[in-house]
Amino acid sequence: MVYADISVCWKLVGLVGLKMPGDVQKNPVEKIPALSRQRLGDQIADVLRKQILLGELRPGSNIPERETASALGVSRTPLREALLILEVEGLVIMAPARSPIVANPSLEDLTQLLLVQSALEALAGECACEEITNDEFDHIESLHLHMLASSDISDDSLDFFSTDMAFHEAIVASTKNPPLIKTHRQYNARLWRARFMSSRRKIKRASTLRDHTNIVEGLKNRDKAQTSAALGEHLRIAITNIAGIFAREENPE
Amino acid sequence: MVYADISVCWKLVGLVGLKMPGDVQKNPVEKIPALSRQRLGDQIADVLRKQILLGELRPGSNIPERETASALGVSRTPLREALLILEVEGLVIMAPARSPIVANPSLEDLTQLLLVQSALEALAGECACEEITNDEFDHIESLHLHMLASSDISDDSLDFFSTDMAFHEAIVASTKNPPLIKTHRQYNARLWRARFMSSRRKIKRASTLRDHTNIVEGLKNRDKAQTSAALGEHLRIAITNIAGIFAREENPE
DNA sequence: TCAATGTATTTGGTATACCAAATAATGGTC
DNA sequence: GACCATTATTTGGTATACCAAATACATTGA
Repeated sequence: MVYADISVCWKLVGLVGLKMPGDVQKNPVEKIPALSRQRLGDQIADVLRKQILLGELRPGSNIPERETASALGVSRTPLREALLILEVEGLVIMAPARSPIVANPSLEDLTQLLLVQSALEALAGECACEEITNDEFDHIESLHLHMLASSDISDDSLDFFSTDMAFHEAIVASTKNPPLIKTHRQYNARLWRARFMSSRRKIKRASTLRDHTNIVEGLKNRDKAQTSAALGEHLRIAITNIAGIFAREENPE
Repeated sequence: MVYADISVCWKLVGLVGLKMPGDVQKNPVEKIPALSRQRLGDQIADVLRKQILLGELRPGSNIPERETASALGVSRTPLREALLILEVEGLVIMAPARSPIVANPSLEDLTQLLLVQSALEALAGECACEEITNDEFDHIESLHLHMLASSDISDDSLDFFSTDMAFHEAIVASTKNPPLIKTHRQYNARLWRARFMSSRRKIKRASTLRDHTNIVEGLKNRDKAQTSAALGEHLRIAITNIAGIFAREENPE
């Protein structure tokens, strides 16, 4: 079986507005039909990507085409489109005559991905200093302050983690460089699970926040060198943390 | 019409070993059947990618599904797979109810792509200093020497250009970082045409070779800082050259 | 003559049917 | 009882058929 609970799948389907079987079009009048219309395959890819990121589809698990397609209430064609997209993104591995499986990156894979991601974020920091607006900076700073405030009082590691990710994505978004944003998002997707597991070690929160403070300060002063270096270093340190997670899994205390 | 000459298409089909209609399997015995077997969609993507890179499919031109599929002797399904792959890679734009078109990046797009590519190559230079083998270095150096030798005597800008690209790809390959290699290759594909047009300005060859000399020297000494900086700068300069091409197109002398 | 509307054609999007390869299970033989 | 061969089933890969939306063209009315 693929899904522990099929209803979870349907919940997600509703989340992104995927048309359900027998669902009639509620709003025949669309403001921007040509733009809002999205391929079914893309929508399915969004659903599966979210399931992979949330861990509902575990690394290494199978995604058989027929079963998954019928579970989602679609045919195999758009599902295959979705799987193909996720394969190009590196989230799914497809082998001939084998069920597609959720990628299960090794520590070496994650190290290599993080290295590239650190270079992308270093570039983003440099570009952001030129392109960022005051509003964008304020938003990023508020995310940072939220993390500072919630790090002590709250036990909600999911909130801390998602704010952390939003912080980094907001910086990259402020560069207004679409290819950079897209590539960064793809690498983030592949690193998501590892970084989430890493973030649950509350011990590391202090150093995370210290790094973020440097980043925000660099951005505030539009200091390319500081921002870029801080962002690059921040992720290279993450490599060490993730290695720790792997070591702990092999030798659980 | 899409193709100026369909036979060109078939030539490429043969080039990558795409099965032609009525073609019987010559070697039923395969050593590594599971690995060598490739989806038809992937093979078509390779064909189309090559056509786009070589300029046989011009930027902005249509790729109607039925027409192209029948021209290639395949059905629409694998062709759509190929188009989807190329869309994720950024080489093709697909819009609902519109023929897919070959991406036609603006100067701004190319600038943004080159900025990311420069960061990727800077990282590659750093990693290469740690990972490169002597054989790999010798190969890279020989490519550089070939360019030095052929820059004066030969008028063959295609040879100069392809060696240039091979030089950069060899450096990235020496990092042994698969995600970096793949992402770099994808960015290269999107930049291919612009860089080719830029390379035809022979005026710039001297500075290209000077940059390459710095890169090779850095690699030889396994000097991360020099290699990384030289690679990063090299591409940032390419931005200027490409801007020149655009300016010349608007104001042809 | 021009404009507006309706129809026909072309487009991509989706579902289904078919095929070949690989695997797993089962039965027979040593 | 174990191992090998054969068959049945499941997998993904591909082709085709159908559908809906969008466009282009033609025809008709003002």
